[in-house]
Amino acid sequence: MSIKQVAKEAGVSIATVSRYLNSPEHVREKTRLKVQAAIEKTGFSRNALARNFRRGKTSLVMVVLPEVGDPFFSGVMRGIWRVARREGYSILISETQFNTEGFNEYADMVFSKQADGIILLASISPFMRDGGAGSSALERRPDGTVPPVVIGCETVTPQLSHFPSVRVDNVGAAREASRHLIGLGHRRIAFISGARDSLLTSDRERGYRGAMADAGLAVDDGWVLEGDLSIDGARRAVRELLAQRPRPTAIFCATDEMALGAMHEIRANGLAIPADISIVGFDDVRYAATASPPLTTVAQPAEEIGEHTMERLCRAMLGGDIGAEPEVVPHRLVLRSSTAAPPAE
Amino acid sequence: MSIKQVAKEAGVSIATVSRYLNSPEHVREKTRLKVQAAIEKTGFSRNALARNFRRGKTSLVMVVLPEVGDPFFSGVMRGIWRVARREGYSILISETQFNTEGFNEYADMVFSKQADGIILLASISPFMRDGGAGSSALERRPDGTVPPVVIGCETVTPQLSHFPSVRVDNVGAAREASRHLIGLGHRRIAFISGARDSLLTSDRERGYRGAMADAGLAVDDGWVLEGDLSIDGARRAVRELLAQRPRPTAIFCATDEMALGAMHEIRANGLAIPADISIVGFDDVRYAATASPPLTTVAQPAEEIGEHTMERLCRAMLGGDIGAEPEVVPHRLVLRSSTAAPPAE
DNA sequence: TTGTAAGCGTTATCAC
DNA sequence: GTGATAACGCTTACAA
Repeated sequence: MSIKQVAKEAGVSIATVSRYLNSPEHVREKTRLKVQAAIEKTGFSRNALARNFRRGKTSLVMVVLPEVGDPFFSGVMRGIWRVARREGYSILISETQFNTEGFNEYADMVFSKQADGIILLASISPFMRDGGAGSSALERRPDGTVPPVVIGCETVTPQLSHFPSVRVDNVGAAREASRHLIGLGHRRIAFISGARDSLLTSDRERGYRGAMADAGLAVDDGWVLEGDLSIDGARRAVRELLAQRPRPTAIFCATDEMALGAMHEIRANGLAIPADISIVGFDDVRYAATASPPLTTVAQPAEEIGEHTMERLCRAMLGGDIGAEPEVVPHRLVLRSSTAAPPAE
Repeated sequence: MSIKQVAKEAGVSIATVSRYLNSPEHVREKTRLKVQAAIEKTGFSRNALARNFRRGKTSLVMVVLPEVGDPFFSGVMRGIWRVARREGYSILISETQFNTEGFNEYADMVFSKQADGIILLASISPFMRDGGAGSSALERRPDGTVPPVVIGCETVTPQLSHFPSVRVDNVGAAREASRHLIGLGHRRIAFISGARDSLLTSDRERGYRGAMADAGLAVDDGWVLEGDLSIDGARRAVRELLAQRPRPTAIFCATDEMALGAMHEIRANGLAIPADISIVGFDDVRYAATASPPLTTVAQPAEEIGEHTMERLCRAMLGGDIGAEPEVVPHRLVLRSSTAAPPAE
């Protein structure tokens, strides 16, 4: 059922059918009805592939994120959607599943014309080849222009610094969160990071180390552990921390996901939060507030990040060079009940 | 940078470049090197739109879900991915954002050839027009065949009963969960559902009502409330429940998301779980286990649902009629610490 | 207002 | 092994 069959059915030319589809106001009422009837009769559905191919445009934006099911992205997507609807774009999402090829494949979709632009919400650092970017979509084009890509939330590597980005000041926010613990009287503060090569969490680690240094506190080797960005990874890290004597009195987790896992493991070991150990997270996902006790954490303005990211992408897709200024949006330390003064020694 | 320019650069025909791309073994070594060099020099990237258009196939599967950010879908997606990788498909995800047009737009992508098949993980009942399905992609084709669509997790409406589906026995599972509470001695058991038109939660409501009836317990009108599938919705519902005298001693929430919200609101009102009120959820998302107290809930075999859904879709995309048998996968009631006998009256 | 026809970048079918 | 060339379904001048 192509435009051709509709044309035959309606007794008009294919151009008329096409016009009916794209600018019905340029088709005479009588013809319009004929075409409409033919379309209904044939059950025609326009082949978007052919259409986009011919137009050289898809009106589709691809959002690349690590994996579905991460509550942090709920808000970011809401922001992206709001702008997308306004600007007439549809959103398609793809997961890297923390996997190299997956990412390259999707990133190339822009270059191969399947989408008009990309929003990168996933760290791609582990996926960069030695020589440069892992995907041609992420490299500067031969003519020196930059593909329509905007990076959201994530820290930008030097190799990607030609792309605009929107994110919070991860270093500063982590420093502030750590300072909060120090201000409560904690001296032995542990940090649970993501993987060693995660830029996002290594920025947060820098903030933590900075705050400790500012306060003249040494960071013990055993206090900085990898938590794999997962609940289970955080639980493993906590088990190691609890075995230490003296053990840390506070743990700063690089994400709420890990903070939730850490809290669970601490309780499973018969310790109380915050009486025995204080916990701070990062992201302020919706489960941070419902945790027991509610989690002190760093809130990111997720919806705002989504909006601004999409807005910049829209400008980039319009063709203009929009520069590569990283935009830093404000974070906020949310004090809840998972932090308190350390227990008396 | 099309195949044409590469051909010119390499001094070969476009057919040879195409062959190099699709079956390099049919190209002489010497030619191959020439083409390779030309591709690198020109920075060529194959236009997937044109390719898919010509081949009439995309090797893409669209997964439609309510929103990324729902932890339940982590497992389902893992299962889908495992099969997709094996069978050579890529996955694209789209959110309905609980919105009509969004859904139709995406469902039509299959009909408009942008994807080879669809996995529906989102309820579409609110989106059906009076006369039938909201999207042509969901209707039987004129020739009587059925588009490659498989429904996962969700309850299937009569209008969609020509599609295969994979899900747990929501009614039976809810009945079992309710029976657990009744077995503990609870008599005043409340139920927090999703929206009234959510099939998924109305199935679970039926299970709850069935169990109550089986036990000879009446269900008070005020005990069944809508929770909007959200934390906040559940909190509102709980506030209503807590105002009742006598108040319910147990709450069965149609999803873990709402159970988490309910627990939070109960604690915020100074009540203890399960000492004052028992809570049961549904889904067994990862946060159910980390909640405090850990949440008693119905576990769905999410990864298995994903695998089976994708497997059936693969068969459907191969063209064979695979029937529309709903496949029911086993659920499991996971007893944790959010349930106990009711307080003495 | 409508029709004719060129062409988008590929793949596929032929000859050679 | 390689090269012409005809599709694929659509949009879009341009002509009528």
